[in-house]
Amino acid sequence: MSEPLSNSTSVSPRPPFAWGMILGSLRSSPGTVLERIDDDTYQRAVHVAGAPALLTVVGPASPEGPLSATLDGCHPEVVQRLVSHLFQTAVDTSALDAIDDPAFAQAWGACRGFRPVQLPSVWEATAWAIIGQQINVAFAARCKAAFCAAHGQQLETPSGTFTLFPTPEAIARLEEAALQALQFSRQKARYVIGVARAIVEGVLEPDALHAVTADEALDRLMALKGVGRWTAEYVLLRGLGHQDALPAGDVALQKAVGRAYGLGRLATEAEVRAYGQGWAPYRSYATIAFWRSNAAQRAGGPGASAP
DNA sequence: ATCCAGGCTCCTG
DNA sequence: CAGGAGCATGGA
Repeated sequence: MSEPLSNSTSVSPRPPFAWGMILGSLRSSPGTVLERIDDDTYQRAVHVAGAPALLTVVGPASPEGPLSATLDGCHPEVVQRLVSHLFQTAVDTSALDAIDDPAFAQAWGACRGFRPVQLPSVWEATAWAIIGQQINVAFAARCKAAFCAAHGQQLETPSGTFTLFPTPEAIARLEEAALQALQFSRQKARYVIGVARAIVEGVLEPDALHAVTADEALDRLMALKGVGRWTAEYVLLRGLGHQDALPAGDVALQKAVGRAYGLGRLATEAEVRAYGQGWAPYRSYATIAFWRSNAAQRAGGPGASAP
C-alpha cells in the first residue's frame, strides 16, 4: 500500500496518460525484477549522481491528476526530470490517433495513454537487452535477477530492502566465469562485461548519447561487441526515450505485425520497416502497442505485459 | 529429441 | 548488400 508521501514532488503527465495500464504492464512483465509495483505505486532504487536512492511514484488520485514522487533528499527538479524520463510524461501522443493505418489504429486504440517505460540508465537498458537476446523472456528475467542479486548493491529503506542494478564499475572487474555461473552463455558474459568496460574506460559515454541523433546513437552502440541493430534500437526505445525507434528484428514484433496485417506468418524485418514508415515519427509507440497486442492475444484479453 | 525463444558475429556470393 | 552458418542457453 502506498505510504504517505511527505515532501513529494508532483509531476503532471500530458494526457492521455494511463497509469494503471503502465503499472499493469510492468507488473506482469517478467523483466520487472528490481521494481516493486503496488496498486498504484512504483518503487525502485536508482543511482542519483552516483548515490543510491529510493524512488517512489504514486499514481494520480483523479484520472488526469498529477503523479506524486519522492526521491530521498533530491531537489524537486531532479525528481521531476527522472520521473518525466522514466514514464515519458511530457510526450504529446495526440498525433498517434491520426495515423491512417487500420492495423496500427487497432493496436494503439487498445492502449491510448500507454508509454514506453524507460530504464534509469543506458547501461541498464543495454545490459538487459543483451541478457534477453535470443532466449525466452522468463529465463532472461531469471538471469537478470541473479545478476542483480550477485553484483548489485542493496539499499535499506523504511519500505524494505531494494537491490540496485549493478554498476558498470562492478561488472567491469568481473571475469567471464562469474557470469557464466549465473547461466549466462560465454558470449553474453563477454558482451556484458565488455559494455561495462567500455563505459568505465570512456569508450562509450552513456550520457552523451542523449544529446546525439538517433543514427549517431545507433552507430555508437553498435560499435560495441554484442550490440547489433536490434539491441541498439531497443536501447533507444527503453533507455534513451526515443519516440521513433523500431526494433524491426524483434521476433515478438514480427509476430504481432504478421498477425495485425493478416500475413498468416511472421513479418520479415523488411516488412516491419516498410509498414513502420506509416507509424513514424512514433515507431516506439507502435512497437509497444504491438508488443502489448501479443500479450493480449496470449491472455485472451487486454491487460498483459509489454517491456 | 527437436524446435523455439524479444540475436550476434563472421563469412560467403 | 543479402543470406546463411555457427554459436550458446534453457524451455515447451
